[in-house]
Amino acid sequence: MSITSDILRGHTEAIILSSLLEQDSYGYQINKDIMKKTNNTYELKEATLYSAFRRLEQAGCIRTYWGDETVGARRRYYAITDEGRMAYQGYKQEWQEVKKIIDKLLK
Amino acid sequence: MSITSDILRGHTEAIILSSLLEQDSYGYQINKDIMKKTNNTYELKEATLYSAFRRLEQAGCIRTYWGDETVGARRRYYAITDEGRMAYQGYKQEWQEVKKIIDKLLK
DNA sequence: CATATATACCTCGCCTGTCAATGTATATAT
DNA sequence: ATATATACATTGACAGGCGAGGTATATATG
Repeated sequence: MSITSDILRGHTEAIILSSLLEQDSYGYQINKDIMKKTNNTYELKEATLYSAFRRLEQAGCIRTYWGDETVGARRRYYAITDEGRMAYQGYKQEWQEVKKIIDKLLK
Repeated sequence: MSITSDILRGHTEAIILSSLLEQDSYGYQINKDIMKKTNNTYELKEATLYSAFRRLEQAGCIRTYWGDETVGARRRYYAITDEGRMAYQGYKQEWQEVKKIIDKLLK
């Protein structure tokens, strides 16, 4: 079963931040990681991914730099900031709340 | 802490169906029930509620009838259909999946 | 009697996140 | 040559949530 967008909506940024918590990474790789972690049940669409990057950068949650690849396509790397770490903690806590609430409501 | 719209988005219909599973009810009451169940941490906005009713009716998940109140404001009652029960089971199962996925992704 | 509050319904139009479609460029496999 | 994988990015449509606004009935309060 695949998960509808509306259900995942709003988790995108938290998911990206979580990935960046482990290590700096770039768009393509982050998405691959997500797919792997979820056994291919969930993937961020590229447009969704990149618009989330813009928002996160705008909010100061991530900063970006170009990789120094000499071969292959260039990579734009993302790194989580202190602000991003804080935002992530908020997202995570919110998720715990949401779980409780929805579990209560869907009986 | 209040829950952002984006997080709850997509759960609205499931929440309403769940409420109707217990008994026929009407908009105002359904919302009150939800608030009570969540200790006032979550309420559906009216516009959200009514647009969800329209979708659910359109999809054949609920049917509606007017109450026979002789005093006070009229009430439009909603009842869940067999189709609605099936849809609810789907939503519920999806929620179990989503919980697992997000838990995996937010480490 | 005037006013506020609670109950109960509803619509319009904006906002925002998702995503299909499309485009660019590099490298490798067949 | 052609296809596929890697890697980036933008545009415009779509859909759900919701603020703001509206209608009507009943009761409480000063």
